[in-house]
Amino acid sequence: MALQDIHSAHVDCGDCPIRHRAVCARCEADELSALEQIKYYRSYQSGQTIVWSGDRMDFVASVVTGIATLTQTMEDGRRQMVGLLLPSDFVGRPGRGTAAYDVTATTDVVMCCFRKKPFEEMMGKTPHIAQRLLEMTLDELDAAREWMLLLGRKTAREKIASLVAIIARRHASLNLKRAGGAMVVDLPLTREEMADYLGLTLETVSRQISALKKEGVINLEGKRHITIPDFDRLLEEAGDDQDGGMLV
Amino acid sequence: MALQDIHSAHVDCGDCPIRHRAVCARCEADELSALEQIKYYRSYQSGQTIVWSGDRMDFVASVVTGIATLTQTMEDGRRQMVGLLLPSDFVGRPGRGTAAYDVTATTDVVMCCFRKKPFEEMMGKTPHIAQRLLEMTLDELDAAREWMLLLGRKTAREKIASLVAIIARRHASLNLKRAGGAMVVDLPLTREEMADYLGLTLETVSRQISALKKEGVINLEGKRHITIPDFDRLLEEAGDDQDGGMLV
DNA sequence: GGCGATCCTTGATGCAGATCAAGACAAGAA
DNA sequence: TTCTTGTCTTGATCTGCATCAAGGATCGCC
Repeated sequence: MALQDIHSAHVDCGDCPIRHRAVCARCEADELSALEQIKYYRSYQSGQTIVWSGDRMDFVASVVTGIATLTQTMEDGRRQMVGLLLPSDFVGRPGRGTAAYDVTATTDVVMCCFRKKPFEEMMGKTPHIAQRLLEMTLDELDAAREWMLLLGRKTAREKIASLVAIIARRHASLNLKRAGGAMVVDLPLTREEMADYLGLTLETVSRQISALKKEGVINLEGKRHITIPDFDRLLEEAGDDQDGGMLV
Repeated sequence: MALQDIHSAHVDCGDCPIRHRAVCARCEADELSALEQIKYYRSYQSGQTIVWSGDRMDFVASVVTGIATLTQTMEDGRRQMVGLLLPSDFVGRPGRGTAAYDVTATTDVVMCCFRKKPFEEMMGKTPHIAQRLLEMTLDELDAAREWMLLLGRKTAREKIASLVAIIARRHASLNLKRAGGAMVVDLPLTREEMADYLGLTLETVSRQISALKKEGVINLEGKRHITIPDFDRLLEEAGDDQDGGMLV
């Protein structure tokens, strides 16, 4: 099973799929082997909660494989997703003891974890880690701000188009395959999760996806599999000028 | 005039009002004097644009006095404010050449600037700066994510109450005066700017402020001066559990 | 094959906030 | 004083999305 695979196959950081994108991306061989000694893997099943908001959190981690979400919940149950964690994304905050958000596995997830204390010590000794973490945090801040524009000012239709565009772009940048004109994506989220991300209801999400499909902006096969015949058309629908933006 | 005052009075970082909160907060005396040699002040008048989105930006800076805003604009003119910059907040991103947002002075503003190149070099040599910048960036990310919840899920009334609460809290933390029960704040933003921050129209902002006033949640004197008789009541209206959150 | 469970779609209706419109208020200029 | 300009308030109406409601599709399981 996948869990076993990861636990055995990835003991060597050199073979790690996120070696060149994660918080360790800038590390030299010696730094990497120091990290290697304090790391450990953990696996979570799809749907499982990785961290509860408010809980004590004594580790930080990188997503190795799978997708997780960061969500905030109000007392009356209203939910807003505030981050989508893809492979290489970092979870947790050095210098803070409790989690600020719920972290949930949307697919099966494998994380590369470090206990907080040793990691913080390493950060002090290893500027390459701190540098990379700063860079990643700044990227996330940009992504969050782009999302603020979406949440505050875009229509439901534009929100959906933006989400599809962002997922497609990320997909392309990770998998580096782009079949000429048409792009292909699988939505990693349910309609409800999309709604939580976009500040909509799941019904509105469903309706707008249907509308974009009917008008040929996207093609749907099943519920999750999307092909995008004309990416520029999609960006137009998203209300993004030229290039939009790259989420984290 | 204030401009003169600043230019002469604050040549010494030791006397700087943001010495212990800005990006230089952690610096030792020697590091500070190195920074001192490359810094320079710039002043902007209320309403003036400090940086245009997309423009080349060859400096980074800290807000010393005054208030500035970070906004994003869509081609059709829809605007969303994505950050409110108070004294000690940092502007610009090491490792990037162009500005991602419009930065606008909402009041008269004095900034402590560093040309990007020398600042980046200093950052490499001075971990205290990089550390502090990481910390500030993580705080901003938290604030941005809190704002995502507000934009995506809160009602107009809750949005207004949240904004007032956040400004009041910041005000209190900067000025350290809290007259027993009642808090006093001056809104640093016009109704339109508030609307841009909250993802509303200025009419809705006006109506909700009137409603909160009528119901005694806040008291208004003139258009900008607010007193808050019962802060917990305000937080309740904001939909925040216990403490809400601290915007950067 | 039938039966739940989960996820998704679609329709009917309602309402919060946008839009359109008119004027109030204050400060400065002529 | 009167006019102008910028800012804010308030009313009337409209509309995009939420809400309420009813099924459909797909899956695994007995």
